Amino acid sequence: MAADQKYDVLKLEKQICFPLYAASREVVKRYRPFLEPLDLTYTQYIAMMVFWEQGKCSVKDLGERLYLDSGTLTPVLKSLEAKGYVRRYRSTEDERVLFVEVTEEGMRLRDRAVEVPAQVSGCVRLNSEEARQLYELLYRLLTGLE
Amino acid sequence: MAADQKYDVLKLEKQICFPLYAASREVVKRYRPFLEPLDLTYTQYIAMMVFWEQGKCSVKDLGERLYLDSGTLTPVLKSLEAKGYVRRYRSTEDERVLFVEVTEEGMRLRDRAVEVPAQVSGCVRLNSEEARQLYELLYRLLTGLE
DNA sequence: ATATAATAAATTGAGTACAATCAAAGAGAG
DNA sequence: CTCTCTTTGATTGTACTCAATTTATTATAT
Repeated sequence: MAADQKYDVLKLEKQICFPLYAASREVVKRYRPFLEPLDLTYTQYIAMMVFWEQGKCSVKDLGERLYLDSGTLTPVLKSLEAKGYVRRYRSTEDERVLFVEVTEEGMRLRDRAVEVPAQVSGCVRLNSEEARQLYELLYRLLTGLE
Repeated sequence: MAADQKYDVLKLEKQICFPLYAASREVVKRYRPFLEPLDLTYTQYIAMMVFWEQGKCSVKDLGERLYLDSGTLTPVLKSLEAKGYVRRYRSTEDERVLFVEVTEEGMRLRDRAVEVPAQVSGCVRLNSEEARQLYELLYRLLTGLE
């Protein structure tokens, strides 16, 4: 291999991870102005998505769903509780398990949050076919890791 | 619209951002065991990529390249300097500009880093056509934002 | 029944991310 | 030249993110 090509694999433009990493942060950043009126960060928002859909969830199950561990989730959930959007309580059957349940106030937030996805997708210039492809590839990548 | 469909847009599986966010973190996580022997974090690694390729770069240009601001880069670059991989110095022409230049020790790291991309792609189960498509879509997303 | 292993959260510490603010330096208009 | 505006990094404060450890609880194997 020519000497000047030996290091080509280390070029930023050769990486698949870099645009993934950059695009992720840039898109999450686009949520901020729309989530701020709801007093939610992006991480809090995706946690609320699970509660809106399921009503309640253990920290462990939430972590598996969001690919996040308790070290990240504990402060996030405490913050959501402080805002009054969720309630945290130990399972009576297994005291190790902490359940998190959406409150009525948290549930009322859903009607305002329902506008967010459309607002954000207004910033993203992918047509529906491209979006579908990207979605497909991302899940294939995510579920096919290691 | 039926009442039970009104909130479908808020389901995690309907989001394009969520798999993007999750896949990004999961893939970055896969770098750790391979970067640890080089004493680099992922953020430090992509910064080094720019220095390996260009030799030196201002903080501003690096930030534009990596989509990161000085609030993130300043501690990253100080850390790289503390490890002896880069040198930081002000431009004499414009004292506001801080240049960061790779050291010889930083340059020696390149020969070990050149193995990393292949090691990580071993964890990713996408064929080359899928990887190409994903790459394409991510850059279209990234450059077509807002 | 008791010692041991496994599980679920919380805690801790290091390292990002990023908005907001600040200070220094340079550019430009009058 | 001088005042203002802009540019560039650094700093600060808030909020993750994650590896590693700890604590409490439950399950399991003698």
